[in-house]
Amino acid sequence: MSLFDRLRALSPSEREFDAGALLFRRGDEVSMLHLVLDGEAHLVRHRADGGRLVLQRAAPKTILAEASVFSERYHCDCVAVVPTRTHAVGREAVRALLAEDSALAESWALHLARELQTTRLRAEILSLRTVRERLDAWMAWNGDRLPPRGTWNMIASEIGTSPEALYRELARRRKGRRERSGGGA
Amino acid sequence: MSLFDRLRALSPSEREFDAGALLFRRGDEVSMLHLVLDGEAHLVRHRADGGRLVLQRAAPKTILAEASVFSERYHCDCVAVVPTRTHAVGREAVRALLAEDSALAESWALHLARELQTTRLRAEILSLRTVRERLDAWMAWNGDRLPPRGTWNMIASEIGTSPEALYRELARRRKGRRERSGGGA
DNA sequence: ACCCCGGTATGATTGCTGTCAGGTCCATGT
DNA sequence: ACATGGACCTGACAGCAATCATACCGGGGT
Repeated sequence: MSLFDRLRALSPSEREFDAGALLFRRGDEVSMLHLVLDGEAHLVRHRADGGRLVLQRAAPKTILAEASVFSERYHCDCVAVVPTRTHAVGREAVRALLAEDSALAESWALHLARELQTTRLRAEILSLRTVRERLDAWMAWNGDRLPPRGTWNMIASEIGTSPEALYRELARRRKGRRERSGGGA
Repeated sequence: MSLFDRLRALSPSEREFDAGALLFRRGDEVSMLHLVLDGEAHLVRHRADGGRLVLQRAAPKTILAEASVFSERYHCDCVAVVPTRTHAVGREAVRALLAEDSALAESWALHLARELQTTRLRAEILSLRTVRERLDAWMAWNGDRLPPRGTWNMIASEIGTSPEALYRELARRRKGRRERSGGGA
C-alpha cells in the first residue's frame, strides 16, 4: 500500500476548491495535510511588487506541502489553479502515526528522499543551457528513450522550454537519425 | 544539536579523497552514509554517449545521497571534484537509530522536507526565462535584499546564469534605482 | 459528414544571454 | 612600493530560444 493511500486511510474527509480558491494562507495554523486527488494546487509566495513565486505545483496523487507537517504555521499561500479536490488528514494524526510507526516513518522519509532526488535532477537539467542538452539529460534519466507522443507539452514544461523549441529539437533528431541510418537495421 | 552533528556522532571514521577519486560506484553495496566535511562531491550518472548528468552537488556540511540510506545499492557514481574529506557513518547504524529514535526520525524527515522545499524553489527559479525574473525570485525568497558583494558568483550559479549576466542585471538595478529615487527619502 | 479543439509542425523575427575580450579595483604577500 | 590574483564591470558579437503566425492532422461530439 502506497504512502499516499496509507495517509489517506487516516480519515475520510474530502474537500473541494473552485479555481482560484485558497486552500490556506501564509500565517494560518497548520491543522491539515492535503493530498491532492484531482486538479492542481500551487504553493505560492507573494512578492511586494505583486509578482508571484511558485514553490510547488501539486498534481493529482501528490502530497501537498510536506514541510507543513513539521511547522506550526504555513509559510506560504496555497491556491487551486483549477477546480481541485483534496483529501485532508489531520496534521497531529500524521505526526502521531509517524512517531509511533517507525515503518511508516521510513516510508515517509523514503518518499521525501526520492522526491528530493528527482527535484535535484530537474534543477540540474534546468541549469543546462540548450534544449539539446536538456533533452539529452531528460532521456538519460528516462532510459534513453524519446518521450511518447501526447506527452510532449508536459515534457517541454518539465525541462523548461517552449513546446515549439522541443518540437524543433525532436524534428532535428528524427532527421539526424534518418540520415545516420538510411532505413534502419 | 544539528542532524548533521548527531549523525556524525555515530562513529569516528573520516575519509579523504583526492580530486577525481570515486567515493562509490553505481551498483556498489551501500554500507556508509557520507557527510561532507571539506571539498565537494558530485553524484553523477554516466550516459551512453559519455556525457555526465549531475544529480547532486554536495558542499561541506551536507549529507550526501540521502536516498542511499533506504537502498541496497547505489544508483549512481559519486566523485570528488576537488580534494574532499568526509565523515562516513554506517548505513545500518543510521537505519537502526532512525527506527528506534522517533525524535531523530523526525529531524531526518524535517531535513529532507526543507531540502526538498528549497530545491523545488531552485527549480522554479531556473524555469524562469530571464535573469531579471530569476533575480527577482531569488530576492523574493531572500528577504527582498540584493545579494551581498563577494557572493555574486555563487548566486549566479545558483540561479543558473553567467556571472556577467548577473553583473549587468545588478548594474541595471543600481541605475534604475538612482533614476527612480534621485537621492533617497 | 461536419466542426472543433488540442497537439504537432515549421517559418520569420526579435530579444536575451553566453562568451570573449578587455579593464578597474582591492586585499594580500613580498 | 610592487606584483599577484580574484572579484567586479562593461563592450561587442554571435547564437539560441521565445514568440508570433500559420497550417496540418486526428479524435470526439453532433
